[in-house]
Amino acid sequence: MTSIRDIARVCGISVGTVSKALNGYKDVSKETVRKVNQVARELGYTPDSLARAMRTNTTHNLGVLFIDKQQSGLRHEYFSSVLESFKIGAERRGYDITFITGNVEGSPWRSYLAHCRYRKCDGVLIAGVDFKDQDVIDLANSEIPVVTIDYKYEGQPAVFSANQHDMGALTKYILYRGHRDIAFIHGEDTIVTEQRIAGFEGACREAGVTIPDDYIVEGLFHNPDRSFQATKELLNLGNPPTCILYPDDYSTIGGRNALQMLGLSVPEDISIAGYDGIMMSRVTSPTLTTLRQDSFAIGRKAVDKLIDTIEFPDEDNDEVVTVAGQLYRGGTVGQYQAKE
Amino acid sequence: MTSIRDIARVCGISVGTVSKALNGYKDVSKETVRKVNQVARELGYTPDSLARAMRTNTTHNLGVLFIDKQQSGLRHEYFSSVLESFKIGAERRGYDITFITGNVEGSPWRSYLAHCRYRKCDGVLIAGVDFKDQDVIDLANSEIPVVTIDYKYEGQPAVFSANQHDMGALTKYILYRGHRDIAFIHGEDTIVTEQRIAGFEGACREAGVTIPDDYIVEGLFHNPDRSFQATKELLNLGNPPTCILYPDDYSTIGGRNALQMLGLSVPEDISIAGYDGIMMSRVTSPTLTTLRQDSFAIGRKAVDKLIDTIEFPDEDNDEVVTVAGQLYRGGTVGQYQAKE
DNA sequence: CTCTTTTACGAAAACGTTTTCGGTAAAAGT
DNA sequence: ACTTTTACCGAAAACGTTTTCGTAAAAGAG
Repeated sequence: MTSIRDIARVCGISVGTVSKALNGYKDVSKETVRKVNQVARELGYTPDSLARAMRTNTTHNLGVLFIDKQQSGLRHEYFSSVLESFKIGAERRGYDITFITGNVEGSPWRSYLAHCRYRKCDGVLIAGVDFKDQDVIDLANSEIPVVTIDYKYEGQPAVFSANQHDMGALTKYILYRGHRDIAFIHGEDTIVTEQRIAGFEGACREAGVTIPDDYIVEGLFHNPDRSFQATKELLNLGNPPTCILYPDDYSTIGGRNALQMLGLSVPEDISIAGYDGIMMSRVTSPTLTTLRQDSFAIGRKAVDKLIDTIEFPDEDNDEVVTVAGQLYRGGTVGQYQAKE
Repeated sequence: MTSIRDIARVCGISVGTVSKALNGYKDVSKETVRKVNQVARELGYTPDSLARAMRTNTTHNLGVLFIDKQQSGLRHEYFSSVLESFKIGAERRGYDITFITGNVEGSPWRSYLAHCRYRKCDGVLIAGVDFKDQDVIDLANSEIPVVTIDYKYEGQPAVFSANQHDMGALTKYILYRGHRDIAFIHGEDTIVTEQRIAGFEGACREAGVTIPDDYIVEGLFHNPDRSFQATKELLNLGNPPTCILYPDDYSTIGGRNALQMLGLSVPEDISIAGYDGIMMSRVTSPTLTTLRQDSFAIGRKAVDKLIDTIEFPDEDNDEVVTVAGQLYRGGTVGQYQAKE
């Protein structure tokens, strides 16, 4: 590979001057800059990020920690979508991204933080993980700038989807359609779940509707099997709900299967709604009533916040940005009519 | 950050010995190895991949070039799925991955190859791109080991989905269901398309069925809009087909919308089939008849082949691996019955 | 006891950059 | 004719490793 040294030799000048010429320093003549650039092009020179990073102590490399509990990885459409816009934003600002993994057999690191340090990430996106995991906390408390999605660490910036507000909007819509017996199969015990339950209960309270305890059942994110089971349980109650909310669109699949198995049709016999607004929700028949998260904006805000924190560490970066989603009415929540 | 030097100072030995101790060299006493490891742990030492890479000239970093023409990026479920298994395989063998991009405004590189060189990737996965693009060809012809998916460069290893065979199987199933007037909306002019057309035509020929020219129409991969339009055109023919094949499951959405608009129901009035076997195809009603590509195996074979090429360059690595998919019968191809 | 082999370690170069600190010559000011 | 400024460039250190080569001491062989 051709290095800065080769250019120096051909031009008959020192490596220091070549470096300065390539990086636009002021103390180098117009003429040498021209010459250096020409020779660099002729020799097919590409800089070496490693050497540069070693010297400057910045890699222009962002870590991405992204391990949902269901291990769906990139197959998780909502996260993939967030990641895609994060990636595009990063590229535009000259950063590459690296996936952070923990203790993999045979790797030179033993934790997320060690992996980040090994690769010398300038900053890390943390999303979709167990935020209470000590390894994750260690990373968040380290010297490495961090941005989280849907969780807030003290002193670190965060991006939130407007879970409470949006869930409130979705619930209000369902109430507006006349439903009063609304069940909510929610996800694991996380901030997101707390916020969504708060939004759900807030909207019900506001409408003067009381929800029995056994209508609020714990399911799992991104897990159709669990939704299948939880749906069956709900329908075995003395007074089954007329509408069921699921942790996300993907889990809804399981719920739908359960309903079909029981011979119930949507939305005639029972109504359902998801959350996320993934592609799939738009192509079922009828289309799924859901709340579309603005995954594009979330990824974009996250990467901008992260890079700002990296490049301008002096400014106030302990901030939380909230991104609102959009209600999609779909066709799975019917107008409620009292049974005869 | 604590470096090898710190360990050396604490132990009272030289950095070279520390390095050797940590890397399991034989010419260092049991006792010093123990001491070094202990001190390393106490000081929270993590190696610096940059310095290591600089010296050894290997980064343990794989590039991923992955730009479908429709710019779906990670939102492309089939590719995401391949990538996920590629990534997992890479991690298990101690490699990280970096997305390769071309000419982004403000980046220090101007081409895919330059980006790979800048980041000193040990090898690159090339998939889903325009393989005739000069920038891609330059990369494939470079000093960097490469593996391609669904395309073969001379002298480089490749992984193929069994497109011709699998498309043959899908077509045979449709013929078996009694259809004779089968149209094929195929994707862009690529090897994949060639192979699939070959598989399609081969099966028809074998069954003694002749397909009129205007039944084979050029569509676009991963583009429902184009499928929407092409479907309408097919149904405007004098003798419209009784079954339509699409470039992939995702494009099928457009076709379905067109059929619905025309008041045709699937599979009663007309049959359709997709390709890929993405999640979505399993949740529509009826489920989509399609050919499930084994994305997991494809990603896995690709990464293994690539790393083998990197680590054992002497062996024969100009090889092509073929991965078969699986026919999923679904419910969108009905038994054909002659119209009255 | 002498010679050879083995064991364990250190010194130092190298990887490709960036950046500081001078330094020299020409240009400008007095 | 002197000093001061300006413009341009080079030498060298530094970043954290790996790895070669040399060597001193210990161990083994005769």
